Amino acid sequence: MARAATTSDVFNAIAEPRRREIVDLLALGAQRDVTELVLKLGIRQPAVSKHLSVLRKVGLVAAHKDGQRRLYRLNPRELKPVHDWIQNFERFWTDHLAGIKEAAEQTAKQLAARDRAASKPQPFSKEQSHGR
Amino acid sequence: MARAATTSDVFNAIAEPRRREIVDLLALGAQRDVTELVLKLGIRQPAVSKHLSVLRKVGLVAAHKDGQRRLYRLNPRELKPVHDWIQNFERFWTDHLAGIKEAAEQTAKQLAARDRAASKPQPFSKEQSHGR
DNA sequence: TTGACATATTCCCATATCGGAATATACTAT
DNA sequence: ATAGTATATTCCGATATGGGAATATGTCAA
Repeated sequence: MARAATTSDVFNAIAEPRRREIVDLLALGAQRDVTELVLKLGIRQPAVSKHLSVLRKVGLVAAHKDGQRRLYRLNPRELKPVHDWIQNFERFWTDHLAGIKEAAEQTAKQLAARDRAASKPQPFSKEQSHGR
Repeated sequence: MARAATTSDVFNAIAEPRRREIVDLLALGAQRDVTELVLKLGIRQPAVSKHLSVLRKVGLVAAHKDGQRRLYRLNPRELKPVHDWIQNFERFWTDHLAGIKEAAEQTAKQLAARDRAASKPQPFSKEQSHGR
């Protein structure tokens, strides 16, 4: 098995820094045509089109024709899985003082729930079983 | 230029689903040895060790010896860049009704500031310059 | 020492990348 | 039709992957 395709997943799609730049630019709200992005990114047009193709396949952007140019807009919904995943770790840098253990237990519940839902391999028989 | 290494970046490191699973498991708080992770993930030990190697190189996990096993713990700080980046899009799915334009303008400011800071290629000469 | 266990590393292969160059496609204007 | 512009696609090469198999390294126990 080789590395997963960049089009397999939002996580894979945004692993590329220039694709994140494109997403940032489109997050400004305005629709952009490819030439604008080429100027901004400083890489050549075919490369930009390829990145846009990846983002399209993953659903992160959508394009519609406007004459001979193609206007791209962001589809931010597709970023939500990333947000949801990373959100579970927010407590680690917000709760600087308190409740790291508390937070850990909370996450334990969340993950346990996830394990119950998804059909995963067997859960740990006992938490904290390994002293020392 | 080929694809960026998985060890080049946290974004690249977490593009792999099993690495995210490892991160999730370590987020429970307890330190885990490799065998535990092998059982949980359902892939073979060398594969797990390789994933841990990637996560180590990126700084997402750290290990210390305990007898013949190696105990891994999460280093959640390294996830903050991902959190910071994705946070800019939170408004897109929280503010369902109001201020999408407002939010867009706010982001425009943020990105403009970023452009000023980092030495990027030229910014757009005028926002919204292309009517229609 | 010998054997058993835990973990890391090396070698291999099929696969996918990213960018550049060249080319194809599509639309516009004259 | 012809030329020009905008975008996408194809081909290429260097590179990195992720998993399996085999092997190496390290540690414990008797």
